[in-house]
Amino acid sequence: MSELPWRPGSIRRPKPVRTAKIPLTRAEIVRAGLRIVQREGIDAVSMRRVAAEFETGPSSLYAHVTNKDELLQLMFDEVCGMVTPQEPDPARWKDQVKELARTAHQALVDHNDLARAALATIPTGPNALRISNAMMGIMLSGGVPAKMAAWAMDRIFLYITADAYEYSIWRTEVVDAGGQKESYIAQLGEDLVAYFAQLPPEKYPYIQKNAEAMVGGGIEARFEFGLEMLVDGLDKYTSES
Amino acid sequence: MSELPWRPGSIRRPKPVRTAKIPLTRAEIVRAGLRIVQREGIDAVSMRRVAAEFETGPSSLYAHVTNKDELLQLMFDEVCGMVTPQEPDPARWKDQVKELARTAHQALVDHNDLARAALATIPTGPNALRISNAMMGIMLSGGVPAKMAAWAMDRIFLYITADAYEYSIWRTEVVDAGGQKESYIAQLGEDLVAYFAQLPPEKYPYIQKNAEAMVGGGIEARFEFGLEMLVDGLDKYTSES
DNA sequence: TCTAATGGCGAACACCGTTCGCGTCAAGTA
DNA sequence: TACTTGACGCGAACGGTGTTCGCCATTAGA
Repeated sequence: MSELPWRPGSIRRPKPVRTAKIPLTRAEIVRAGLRIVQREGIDAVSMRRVAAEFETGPSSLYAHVTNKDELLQLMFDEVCGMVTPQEPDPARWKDQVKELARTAHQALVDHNDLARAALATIPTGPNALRISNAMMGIMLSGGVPAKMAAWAMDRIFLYITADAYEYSIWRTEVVDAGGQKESYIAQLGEDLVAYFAQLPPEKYPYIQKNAEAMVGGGIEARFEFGLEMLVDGLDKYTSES
Repeated sequence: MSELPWRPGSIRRPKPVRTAKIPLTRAEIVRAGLRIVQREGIDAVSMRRVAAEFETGPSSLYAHVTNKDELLQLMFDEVCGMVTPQEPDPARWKDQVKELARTAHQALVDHNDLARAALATIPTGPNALRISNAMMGIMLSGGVPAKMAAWAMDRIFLYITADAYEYSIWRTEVVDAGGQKESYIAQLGEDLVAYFAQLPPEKYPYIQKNAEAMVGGGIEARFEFGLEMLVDGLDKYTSES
């Protein structure tokens, strides 16, 4: 039997033996990782960097976590735990789908580029399952057949994760440029418009002519637009209508 | 002015001076990178590994490519060049959108997990632009307003890239397990169904009860399902109807 | 108080991207 | 043809990475 990714226990269950310092438990390590990803991005989350948070070396972490990949999965699930789904209300099912999607998206965006770790995973952690279960419940209550609901949920969460990651890339570039968020984004947008507008019209007529449309609109508005495309496309599968 | 990502020329344009061996040009380096990503995945594409393909050290590459990131972008654009869009046919615009999406998706999937590099980029290479331009033309011909078309294109390509990446993860696990594609995927699917079915029903009722629906369906079918959701959701913006 | 084993972690290994500067080789000039 | 000059290939090194191994201190039990 192939190994399932979720293995809740730790390898060794060490008694809290450390005298001073921070205790160095699995939960504490995950929290440290989340602090780092928030402040410095996922590339900064190295075993050494996390261990440094406890003033120790990287090998100390391996008593609580099998490898870096597991640490990232645990971090992702911890973030999933920050999302609190609502009770299904059949009358508002489409709004509830969007609402849950927005909340999950926001939780990811709040943690910088952690979404990249989520993309590389089939989420099977308890908190991720709680969200999946809630989304499933909302769709089922809205009359979407089980198979369609399962697939749609999969696609929507893929979309959420991908957008959150793309979002973080924009933000990273802004941070690299040293803050001044609004003005820098505006500048980058203007540059892109100029770039598209300067393209040879005989080669790229549609892009060249619609340069502003290509770039325009905030990142949040684009997320919302795609979410609406997905949810609207789901409508035709409901049994009621 | 902030720097635009696409800079078609090389830093130095060395004359083909190498005597024997492979010439070591920008194009040849990109091709070598694509060979490696296809066979060994994007994590194997290191400067050292690419340089080894020319029996030299990594520093030799930096005369033709500013850094690894640029190499990955060039590789992505090269793959985009393998996609040949059709002429817009207003009567079939929705089918054409899907067709172009499928072709681009296939090109990405054919190159293992290269999609990950595409996710980290705002695509501005000439071949990527050719695809964007074609997609834009198809949607405009179908009566989608420019702004909506631009956004929808953005969302659809985000979806394509994310799915291609997720696809590659499945395949990587299969390869790691040493081939036997069908049987291994089936095994992994069964394990997942078993995992979902074994969950406590009072905590995860909807998932537990619909374990088979969660896992069922091929990867290609899921891609198609999401694509249809997106394109169907686009319908309401067309002026004709 | 002595023994045994358990868990923390320093050091090392094999990789990574990137930079620096040396030495070679080809082209240009006399 | 011989010499000078300059550019380019690339070896070596720097500071990072994930992970493993085995020593040592500390603690629990006798």
